[in-house]
Amino acid sequence: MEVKKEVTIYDLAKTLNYSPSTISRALNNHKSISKKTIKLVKETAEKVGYRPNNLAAGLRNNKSKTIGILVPHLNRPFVSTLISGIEESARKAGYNVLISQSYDEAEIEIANARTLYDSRVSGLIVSLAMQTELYDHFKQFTDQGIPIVFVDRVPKTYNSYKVIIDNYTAGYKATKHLIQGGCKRIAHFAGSQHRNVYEDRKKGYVDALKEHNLPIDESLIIPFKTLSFEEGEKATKKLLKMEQPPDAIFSANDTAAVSAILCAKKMGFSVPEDLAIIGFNDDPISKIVEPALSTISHPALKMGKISAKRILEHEQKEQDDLLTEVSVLNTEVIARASTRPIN
Amino acid sequence: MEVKKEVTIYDLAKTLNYSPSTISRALNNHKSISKKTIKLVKETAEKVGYRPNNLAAGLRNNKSKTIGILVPHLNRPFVSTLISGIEESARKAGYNVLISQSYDEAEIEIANARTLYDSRVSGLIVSLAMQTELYDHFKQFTDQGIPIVFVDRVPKTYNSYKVIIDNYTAGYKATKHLIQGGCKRIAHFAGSQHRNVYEDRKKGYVDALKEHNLPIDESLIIPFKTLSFEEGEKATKKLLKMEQPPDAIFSANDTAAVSAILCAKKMGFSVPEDLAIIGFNDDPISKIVEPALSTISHPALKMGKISAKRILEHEQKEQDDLLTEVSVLNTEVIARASTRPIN
DNA sequence: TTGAAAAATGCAATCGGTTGCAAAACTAGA
DNA sequence: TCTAGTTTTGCAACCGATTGCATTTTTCAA
Repeated sequence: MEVKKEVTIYDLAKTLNYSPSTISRALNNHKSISKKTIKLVKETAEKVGYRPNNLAAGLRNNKSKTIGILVPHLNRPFVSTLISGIEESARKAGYNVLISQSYDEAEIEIANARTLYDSRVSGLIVSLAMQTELYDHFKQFTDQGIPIVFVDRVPKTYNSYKVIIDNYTAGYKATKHLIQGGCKRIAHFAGSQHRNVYEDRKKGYVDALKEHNLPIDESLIIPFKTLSFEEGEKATKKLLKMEQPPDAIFSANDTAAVSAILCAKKMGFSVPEDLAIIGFNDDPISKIVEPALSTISHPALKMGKISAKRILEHEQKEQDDLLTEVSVLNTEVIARASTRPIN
Repeated sequence: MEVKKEVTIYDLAKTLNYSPSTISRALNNHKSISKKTIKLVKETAEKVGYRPNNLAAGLRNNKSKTIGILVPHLNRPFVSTLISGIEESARKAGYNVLISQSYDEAEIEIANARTLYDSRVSGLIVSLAMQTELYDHFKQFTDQGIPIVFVDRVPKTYNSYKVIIDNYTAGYKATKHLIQGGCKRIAHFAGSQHRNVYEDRKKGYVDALKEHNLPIDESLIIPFKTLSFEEGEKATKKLLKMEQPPDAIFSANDTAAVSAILCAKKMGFSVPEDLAIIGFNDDPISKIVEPALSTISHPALKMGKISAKRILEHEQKEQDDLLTEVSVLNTEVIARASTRPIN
C-alpha cells in the first residue's frame, strides 16, 4: 500500500523559505512572530495538509497533552458518565483521554498505572479498585510532578487532588429519610469497608440511627463484596426470612437496591409499605423499577468535569509542593416511590 | 517541586558500558543480543527504575501502540460495554486506548478524527454519529495505511473493516416474534434512516410484515430523531390515541421501548395483552421494567474485542490494498414478558 | 593455529517538533 | 544619516528510542 509522505514543519519551512523554528512558533502563535507570518504559515499549512505530530511535540516537552483515566469498570453508569465529563472538558482544552480499567483488581490497577505513566500522561484521574490498599504505584507520577486526581473512590491519606461527594452525609440523609418515613428497623447493604465511599456511607447510616435513638443491629448490616444484583437478592432473601425482618433497607448502590425491590415483591412483601428501600447513585434503572427507587444523586458528569479541570489548571500553577486539595460535591435524596412519604 | 531525573537507555548504557542500541535491543528481546546481556540489561533496568518513553518510540516508529475510539456517546450501555471490550483486548496486547465522543454531531466527529490522527493512533475504531454522511475525515487514516474499523453504525460504502450485527435479520426476527404472538398491527419506532442500523432494522420489519401478509401502514412507522425516552413517550401517546391503535410496537432501541411500556401502562393499556412491545439492545433497564422487555441481544463486548483484534492483526498483515472485511455477529430475540408467547 | 562463518555489539542517522540565545531586520528619534 | 531599541527570524541542540549497516568478538571446523 502506498503511503503518502506526511508534511512536516521542515517541508513548510522549505516551501515558505523560513526556518523550522519560525514555522513552529507561527503555528503556536508565538508572540515574537509577526501576524503576517503567522497568517501565511497557517494558511499554507492548511493548504498543503500539514498535520502536527503530537508524539514529537510530546517527546520534546516530556508530556503529551493527554489525561489518563484509571477506573474499576468502564461500563457502569456512574463511571461512563464520569468519563464522558472528563472527555468533554479535556477535549475542549485540546487534550486527549487515555482510558484503562482495573476490573477492581489492585494488580491490574498497578499495571495500568505503569502503562499510563509510560505514555507520559499530563495527569491521571483515578477511581480506586475495590481492594487497592497500597499506593506506591502512584508515587511515580507524584515524583515527576504529574498531578493525580482521585475521584469518588479515593485513598485516605495520599497527598493529591480529590473530587468526592460527602458520603457520610449522604448515608446519613438516606437513613434519616427512611426514619422520617417511619422506619425503625433499617438494614444496610454495605460495600467494601476498604473504600472510603462505602465506609463513610455506613458511618452516616450508623450515626443517623444513633441520633434517632434506634439500636444498631449488626445482623442488619450486610457486608457485600461487589454490590451486585445477585448478592442483593441473596441478602434480601436472608433478611426477609429473619424472625423480625427489617422494615427498610439502605443500599450502598442502586443495583443491589433494585434487586432488593424485585426480590421483596417476589416474596410477597410490598414496597414501601412492608419494606422501604433507598439506593445510591441514581442509575437509570432506579427510575424504571417499580416502585421507582428512591436514591441519592451522584453528580458523575460534574465530577468528571471538575477532575479534568484540576489537571488542566495544574499545568498553569506554580508547582509548589503539591498539597491535598479536596472538592466535595453536593448530593441529595431523590425521593421516589420505594420509600414512604415523610411524616 | 523537585522532579527526579528520569532514567533513559543512555543512562543504562553508561552504567552497563554498552551502547544505547544494545540496551534498546535487549529491552526488546532482539534476537541478535545474547540472553546473558538481555538478562543483565533487564535486571538493571528494573533496579534503577528505568521506564520506557512511549512518545520517543512512537515518534521513531511513527505510531503509538494506541487505538483511537470515536463514538457518539460514551455513557450509553452499548457503547461503554463496547469500549470495555476494546480496552480489554488492546491492553492485553500492550496497546493504549484513546477515546472521544462526537455527541452524534458530524462536525465534532471530524474534529476528533483530526485529533486522533495527530496522536498517530495505530488504528481507529468508529461508530458513526447520527448525521454523518461524508467520510472524508477518514481518508487521512486510509492514506497512511492506518486501519479503520467501523463498528455497529457503519458507512455503506467506505472501504475498511466493519464489525456489525445483521440488523435486517434482527428487525425481521423481532417483528416476526410479535407476529407469532398474534399481533397484527405492529408499529415501529424507527431511528435515523441515514444510519445502516436503523435503516436495516426497518427493512427487516417491513419485510416481515410483507411476508406474513400484513399491510404496511405508514402511520405506524414513527420516525425518531434520537430514540430518547421523551420521544418514546410522545410517540406512544400518539399511537394509542389513534382510532385504531396498534397492538404491538417494535422499537429500534430499548430506551424508547421502555418508555412505551411505562406510557402504555399509565394510559390504561396492559402490556402485552393490549400492546406487545419489543426493543433492541438488551440494555440493563430492559430486565428491570415491568413487564420485562423482550428485546434483541447486542453483543457489545464481543464486538469490541473483535474490533480491537482487527486493528492488532492488521499490524502483522502484508499491507496489500485494504479491502472491505466485514464481521457479522449473531443476535437473537430475548423473549421476556412484554411480548406474548408464541402460539 | 588459522580462517571463515556466526554471534554480539556499536556507530550514527533518524523521527518531528521546541526553545534559549544569537543575529538580522526594521523602526523611529536625534 | 546614524544609533539605539524593538521586532522578527534563524541556529543548533535537544527530547529518547530505533535500526541499517559496519565492526568486533566468539565459535568451531579444518
